[in-house]
Amino acid sequence: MEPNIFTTYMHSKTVFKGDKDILRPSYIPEQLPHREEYIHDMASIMVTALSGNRPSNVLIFGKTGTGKTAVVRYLEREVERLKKENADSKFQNDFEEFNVHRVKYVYINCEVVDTHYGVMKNIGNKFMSQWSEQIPFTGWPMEKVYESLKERIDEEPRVVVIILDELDKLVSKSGDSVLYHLSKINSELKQSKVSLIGISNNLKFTEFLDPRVRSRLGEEKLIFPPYNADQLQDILAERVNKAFDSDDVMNDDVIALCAALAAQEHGDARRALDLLRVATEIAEREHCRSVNTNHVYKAKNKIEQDCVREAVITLPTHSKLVMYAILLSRTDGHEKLTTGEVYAAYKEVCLVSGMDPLTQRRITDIISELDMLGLVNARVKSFGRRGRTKEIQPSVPEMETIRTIEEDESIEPVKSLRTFQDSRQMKLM
DNA sequence: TGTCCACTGGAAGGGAGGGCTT
DNA sequence: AAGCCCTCCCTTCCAGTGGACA
Repeated sequence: MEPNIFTTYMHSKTVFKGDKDILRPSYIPEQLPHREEYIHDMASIMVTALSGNRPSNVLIFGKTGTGKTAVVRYLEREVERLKKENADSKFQNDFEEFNVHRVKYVYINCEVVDTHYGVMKNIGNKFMSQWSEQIPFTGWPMEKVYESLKERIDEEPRVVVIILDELDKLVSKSGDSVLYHLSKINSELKQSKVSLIGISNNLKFTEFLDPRVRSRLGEEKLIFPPYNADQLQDILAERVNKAFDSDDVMNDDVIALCAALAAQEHGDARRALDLLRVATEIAEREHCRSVNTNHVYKAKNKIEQDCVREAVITLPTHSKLVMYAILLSRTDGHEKLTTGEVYAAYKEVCLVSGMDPLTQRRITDIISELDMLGLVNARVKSFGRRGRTKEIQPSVPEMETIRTIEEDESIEPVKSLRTFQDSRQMKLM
């Protein structure tokens, strides 16, 4: 019988002990190295909840991959564990007077849910009972969503800890009305209490808040510093120990290299873990018995390429066309482009692809969005009498990105533009 | 020193699309 | 069915601006 295509791969020796997820940033380990102090700080604030009182609201600041979310979720897990121990045994805990089961954590990632309505709806739907109906994803007036949310929370006495991760994203997009409502909700609840934990990458986002909201929200503040290379090394070493059977799977310098590379990028533990995980996958695919530094460099390239590709593929059509226009103009010999030049090129691309061009005002916004995504570099520059505009330069591999954009079937005809341009260049040579 | 260019970027508002309410 | 809500994407309008140049 013909062997199945997967058989070879299934029996190939894997260097993993089994649980690949250990190397994922979302995995919360038993210990969080170099974050013990913050765990204790947070625990001392949150312990109030276990006796039925409202913990202070907390704002946590720190760059990506500094362990903010991990610490908060670690505490959430500890509460769940306490609940379980409480339920399993006749174990008498220290918080008898208030039922631990009445503490509820609600986690919302504001990068995913970034509207006033969406946040309220998501929180509300975490409190489903046999009487309540789902809050629909659109349709209800805001006031009704808020009333329903209060009713649900207040259905029985509880302490609700609402975690708003990436809070700066929500505020920059939808303003502070969510925070305004949530931070004053306690005065309208009869038997429950709500405490807020805001997590943000950006220290300055509170400047945009209403002063009342700012003071209510920032009762406690924690700032997480970036990890240094040594600390990152400890974090990686711990995970590696858990993930692998033997010590010789990983050359010594691999962990050090991952840590060093991630430390260069503001001490991002997430980055360090990704490097390690992807390097391991590459080593596995190459049927190597151990991971070496070469694999790490390959992983670094792969992660960067995948990021760009992912960002480009998920762009809306007109953003793709703008990006395409910028890249084509570049291959045409233009080093840096102005907004006017990009717009002219974009209109040409639209013409070929049979789409109606958007206005220049909209395109300036799209250029800013591309800049935010790191796909282009755009900075405002004045040319004196010749006006003031943005200077735009792509910051991604050009030919690869062009090909990625051309994969989009809906803008198929733009390919002919490049063919036309290529042939024009050939003639010039 | 004032002018002027080529925009920038804020504000307001339209309308489509999703859905609920009466 | 008509009227409403909320979000998203977009247009229109326009005051503001940095710096070369007359």
